[in-house]
Amino acid sequence: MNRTFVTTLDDFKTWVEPLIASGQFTKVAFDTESQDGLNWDLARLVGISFCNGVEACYFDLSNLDLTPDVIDYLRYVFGSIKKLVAQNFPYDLKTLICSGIIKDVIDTTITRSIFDTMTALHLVDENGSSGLKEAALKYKLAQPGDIKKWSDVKDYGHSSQKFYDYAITDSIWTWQLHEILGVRLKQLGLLDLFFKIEMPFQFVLTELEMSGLTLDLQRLGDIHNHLQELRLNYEVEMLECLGREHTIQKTLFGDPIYISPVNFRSSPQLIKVIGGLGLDIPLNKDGKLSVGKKTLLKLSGKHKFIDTLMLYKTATKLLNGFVDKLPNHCCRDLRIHPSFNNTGTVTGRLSCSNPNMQQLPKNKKSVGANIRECFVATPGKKLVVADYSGQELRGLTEVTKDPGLIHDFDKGKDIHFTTANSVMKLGVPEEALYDSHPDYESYKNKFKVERDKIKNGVVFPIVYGTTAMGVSATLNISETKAQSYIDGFFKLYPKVKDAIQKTIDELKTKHYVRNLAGRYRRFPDFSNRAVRQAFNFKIQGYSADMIRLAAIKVLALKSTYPEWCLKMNLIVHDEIVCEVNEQYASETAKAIKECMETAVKLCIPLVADVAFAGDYHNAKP
DNA sequence: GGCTGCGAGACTCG
DNA sequence: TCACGAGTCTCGCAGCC
Repeated sequence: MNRTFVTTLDDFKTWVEPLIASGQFTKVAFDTESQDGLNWDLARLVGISFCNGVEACYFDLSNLDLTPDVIDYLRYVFGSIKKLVAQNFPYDLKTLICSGIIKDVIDTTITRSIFDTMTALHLVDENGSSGLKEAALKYKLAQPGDIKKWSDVKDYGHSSQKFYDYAITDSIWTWQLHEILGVRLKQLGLLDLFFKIEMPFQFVLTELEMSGLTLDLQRLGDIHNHLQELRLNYEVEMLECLGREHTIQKTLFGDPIYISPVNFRSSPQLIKVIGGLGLDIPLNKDGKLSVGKKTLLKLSGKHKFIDTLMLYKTATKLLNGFVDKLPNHCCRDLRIHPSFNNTGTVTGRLSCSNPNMQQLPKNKKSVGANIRECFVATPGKKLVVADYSGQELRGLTEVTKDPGLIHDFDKGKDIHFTTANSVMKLGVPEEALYDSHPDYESYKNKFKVERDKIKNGVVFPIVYGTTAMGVSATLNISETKAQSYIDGFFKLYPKVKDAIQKTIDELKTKHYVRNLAGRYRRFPDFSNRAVRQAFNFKIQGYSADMIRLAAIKVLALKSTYPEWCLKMNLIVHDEIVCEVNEQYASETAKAIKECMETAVKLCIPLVADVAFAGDYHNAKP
């Protein structure tokens, strides 16, 4: 491989022009180098490396003003490339957009024909690393001694030969990996999943990270004050229960600081304190004393201390985990830009971090705090939230093709209610189990408790491959009774049991299973746990690919309706959050619903619920 | 004595 | 309650200077 290093636009032109002219620059691996700022959009582009399999070049931009001339030329270069190869393409795309070389995620001067090696690595081995350096070793592109870490070269600066070598190597490895992985994907029958779902979805990932979501610091501040006062009150109450009190210190400015003699965040200390109240702490499944939610629920009502502790824990979690942490993630545009990781889970779901917007607390009525209300649309805009109705149950139906499930979804029969009615012998007339029947709502209200128990305690856990033991623990009933509930479900929907058995057979003979999108999950060893994971993967993993297809369609709305000024903010497993000009909110909601419901064709209807409002909580359907 | 890294436990979500 | 899939926080211990 010929390696060239250039520091001026003219030298870069000298290198790249003949390649473009001769057609040898149509398929190119590239990698951008940027210097991270505190804020996501302050990252400065310091260089780009290119590799077409024969030639490699690193263009050092760290000492160059990114004048319109330079930007325009680089835009022309990227516009000339017919196939872009990259390791973690969404990140490079973001860098190019932030530096002005590419306009936005729907910029049509840039090819949509891309190959992301990180995603390819994950598809061919979801249990292994999808990192470039690990892959270079695994596929024997490099020896352990060849691997340089960023920390090895950063002291030499962006214009050192050591840094050049480091940077150019990344694009060379990326090129070599894409050649190897292209063959592997074909051998494994993964080309459709890769090119029809994963690659178009790369643009969605960039859109998500660039859009972010506005955080209302004022509202969050109010919640902070409220929860802090509440937490102090709870602490005082708990200490009263124990016959103890705070020591009070004063700050330089005379404000009191309350110091508790007990750290209520410490499990060992709580075990001592609760034991001292004469309450028996049950052992957990590992045979250890535990003061988690399960224990506290069992002890609740037996002592005022326990009830206050539960509220204290909720308030503390919200304060320490969210209210006081979220502002640290706020960028100068007052928005939070989380990272979405396409290769972060073994099932194909997305993971999210810094912060994890997928674990944002729902409305906590017990302590009167609603953090989701702090995520707001900017003035003149609305948040549109759409989520799949019963996505996993519909996935279960598609996977099992159970005639009962198909019939019930087709005819609008309530599956949870049907199951509850059957196993608990509620005596609801058969026709009233259909949502179109005039008596449906009144029966549903009458047996709300029973229906919820079966929904959360039996039907849902079956998707996780639960056992009678699990159901009995959840619903606090005997194992015999629990088994009868499970049997009752299988009697109504017998193909579900067949599908689980089929999964067991697949696992034993092939050591892997695939979902309906072709995605693999491999299991080196057979176990009951592996059976649960494999069966759940078929449903959860398919849901993940379904939301990908839906999001690709939603992204296309950006170019179809530019006047909407649509931004896609979040994907939370079965939910898509967008921000849009107020006057188009209703129209957008309809369009997004349509995108989601037509993302895949199932044997039953696919339904999405949608709503819009000024904040995330109130826009929940 | 104080700092850092790490695992365990707890809690958040779908 | 916690079976399936995640990320983050705090505590408390071990190891180091």
